Amino acid sequence: MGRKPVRDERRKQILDAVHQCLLEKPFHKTSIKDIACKAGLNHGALHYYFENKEHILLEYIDYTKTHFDKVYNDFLTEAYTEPTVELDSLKYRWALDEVTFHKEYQRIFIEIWAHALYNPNVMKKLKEIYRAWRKTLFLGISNIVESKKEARKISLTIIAMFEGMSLMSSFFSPKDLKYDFDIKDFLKILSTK
Amino acid sequence: MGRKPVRDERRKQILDAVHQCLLEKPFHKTSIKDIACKAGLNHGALHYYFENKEHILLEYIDYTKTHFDKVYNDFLTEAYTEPTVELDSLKYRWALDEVTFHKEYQRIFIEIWAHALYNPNVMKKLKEIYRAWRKTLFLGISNIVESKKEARKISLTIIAMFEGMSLMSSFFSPKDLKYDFDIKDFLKILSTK
Amino acid sequence: MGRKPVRDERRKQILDAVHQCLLEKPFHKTSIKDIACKAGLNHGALHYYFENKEHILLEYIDYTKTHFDKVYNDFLTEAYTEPTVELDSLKYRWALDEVTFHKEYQRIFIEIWAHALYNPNVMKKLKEIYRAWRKTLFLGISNIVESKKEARKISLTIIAMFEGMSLMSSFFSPKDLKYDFDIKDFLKILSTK
Amino acid sequence: MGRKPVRDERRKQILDAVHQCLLEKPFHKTSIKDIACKAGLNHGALHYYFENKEHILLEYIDYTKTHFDKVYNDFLTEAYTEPTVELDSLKYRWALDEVTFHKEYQRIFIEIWAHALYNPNVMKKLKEIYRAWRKTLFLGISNIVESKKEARKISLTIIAMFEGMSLMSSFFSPKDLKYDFDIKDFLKILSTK
DNA sequence: CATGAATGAGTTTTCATTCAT
DNA sequence: GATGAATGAAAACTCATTCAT
Repeated sequence: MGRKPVRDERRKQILDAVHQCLLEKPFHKTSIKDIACKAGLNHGALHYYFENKEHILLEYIDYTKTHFDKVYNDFLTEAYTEPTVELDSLKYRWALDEVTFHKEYQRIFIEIWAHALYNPNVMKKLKEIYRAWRKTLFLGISNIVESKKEARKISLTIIAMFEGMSLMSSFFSPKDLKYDFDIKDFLKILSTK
Repeated sequence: MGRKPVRDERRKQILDAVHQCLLEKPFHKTSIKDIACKAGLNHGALHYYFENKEHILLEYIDYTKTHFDKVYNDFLTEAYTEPTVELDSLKYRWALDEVTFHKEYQRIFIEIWAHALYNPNVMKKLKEIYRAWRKTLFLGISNIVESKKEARKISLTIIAMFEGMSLMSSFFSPKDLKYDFDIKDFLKILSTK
Repeated sequence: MGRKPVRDERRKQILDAVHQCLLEKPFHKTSIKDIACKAGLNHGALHYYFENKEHILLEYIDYTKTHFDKVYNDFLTEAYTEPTVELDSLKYRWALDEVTFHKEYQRIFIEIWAHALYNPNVMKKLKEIYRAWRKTLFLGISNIVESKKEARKISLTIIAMFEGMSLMSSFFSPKDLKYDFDIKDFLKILSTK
Repeated sequence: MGRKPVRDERRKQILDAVHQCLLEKPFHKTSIKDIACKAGLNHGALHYYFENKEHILLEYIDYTKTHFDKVYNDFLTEAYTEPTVELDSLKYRWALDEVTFHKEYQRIFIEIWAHALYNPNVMKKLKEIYRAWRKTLFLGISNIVESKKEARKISLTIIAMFEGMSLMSSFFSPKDLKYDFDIKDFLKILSTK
């Protein structure tokens, strides 16, 4: 019965505003006032809810991760209840469609990568995210491939592949990519080896 | 023996300084004075040789492209004159060793990618670079794979793969990468398909 | 048993908190929230109990003055009932031990002096305090020295001496001060004149 | 030939402006823009000539010390060439008139003391200044008093006395002080002990 | 050409104060 | 009375850029 929800609500508002801003400008060109403006808040409020600008970015990363974790889990639940679908290729296609090739997030992810290279705190968060993703992949692949070493290798390869394609999708037109690439084939190659 | 060479020499000095700076800080945290200092020049001079800060970055990208074009051509010349070497795997290994996995350039490339996403001028330059790389790969792959469509597909796939691994090499330890990944195997799979 | 006592209690709480804060930071670096936090109150409440930040300081000065008046009176009462003690030197020693050389208050007094120089309200309060102290000394010294003029002179001299030594005790180590200075001797000189 | 003088000139200008500002407001209420305005400079220039606000204060302290060292030396030179003057008492009177009782500097000194209590860098500078002053006094007093221990004691006592009187002169009217206090008498007492 | 002085817009951050609940 | 959300003014500091010498 307190006023707690307000705080959480505001923080979400701000993090959403960060997202909107990142679609327009890199983080370093986004001022606190820009974010506040997009969030419909006074700029002072941002410092009331977050320690400083870096923390806003850090929490935005968490927020985004949480978002995708949720989307991914929803997807898995759905997938398992539709047994006619070929699960494995589906999973990866999901990643491709929902995350990796999601133009909106691509530029944001690259932006975050760039920050990670010079900012240890961001780097730490990213490492955690990739480790988690790789672990999930590893578990799935272990069902298909016997050798653990091989499974580890493939898990990292797939991530690299996805991220690479994601990157390329920023530089080449979607048409170009669709024409050139089918993740299903690629996975078949890797798993039949 | 006019005065032009002096100008070119100064510009090269400045571009080299940019490179040194980018190893330490992202471009937006690098000041004109930082660059001038590393170049052993007065900061006022930078505006004499370059229109503004953005143009310095733009020209740095060209400069880097030219650098790699030269290194790559040198490599090819050498490779073709040593016919005992397995050309195709060699080429890709070169990319891996010299550029993609070259820690020094990784962070710089990511930095440039990030700029490209918000800056059309940078984007344009990057697209040119990737198109050129892809074309080179396509020509090489055409010798091994018959279908042009397939060759195009593989050329983009390989670039994505390289760039993805390059990215991952920032987040996972080299040991981890060595353990999990051998580019030679991967290429064999793709080419034997 | 009305509601006034609650108000007084809260104000005392706040003033105590100010004291704690001043031991750590100068007043201008102490925020309303710092004080509220140390007082265990909400920062909004401070504006309920005090008009603004300056008034808090002003009342803190009164509060401190009252505190010392009480301590001093207690001391005097005790002293007069123990006639074996040498009153005069004792009195001064008290000042020395309890107030002037009391590290805790030294920095606070200097802080207050500094405020007084630019703030007429604080200045007024300080003047009152020094006048009162001087008057007390004058009365004591009048018992030893005949000339009123001389007694006035000495009273001011002693205060200056105390305050000066207090100040010096911030800059020189206690050991250095002990070695160099014995207030008893000094007082003897003044009084035997 | 060079333009060096400009830099020194500007720095002096700024330090003078600090002095003017300190006569009006405490340092923490004096903004960079206030100083710049008084110096007739752009506020950006202050950051061009000084690292930050604290450094400005630190250098102002040095500047003031240098100023007084010069005044004192001039005074001594003059004093030694007028042998009819009683040197020792004169020296101390100088301190009294020129520095200690110099209203303009009093408030500034107290301001600096206050800073010293919370700022180690300022504290360090002040300690140096007092040590130097004490040393000078000690050398002078050694000519009058035999015991080194005694001379040390007196040197510190005199400084404390001066500083205390300086402080009191902020709270009591000059008339009040003149009436009550004659430094010459006081010194006679100390030295004849 | 080279230098470094000067400018001023822009950024993050702090915080006293107000106010609705 | 108490709470904490909200405001907005003001501060220090950075820096690309311009310009006189």
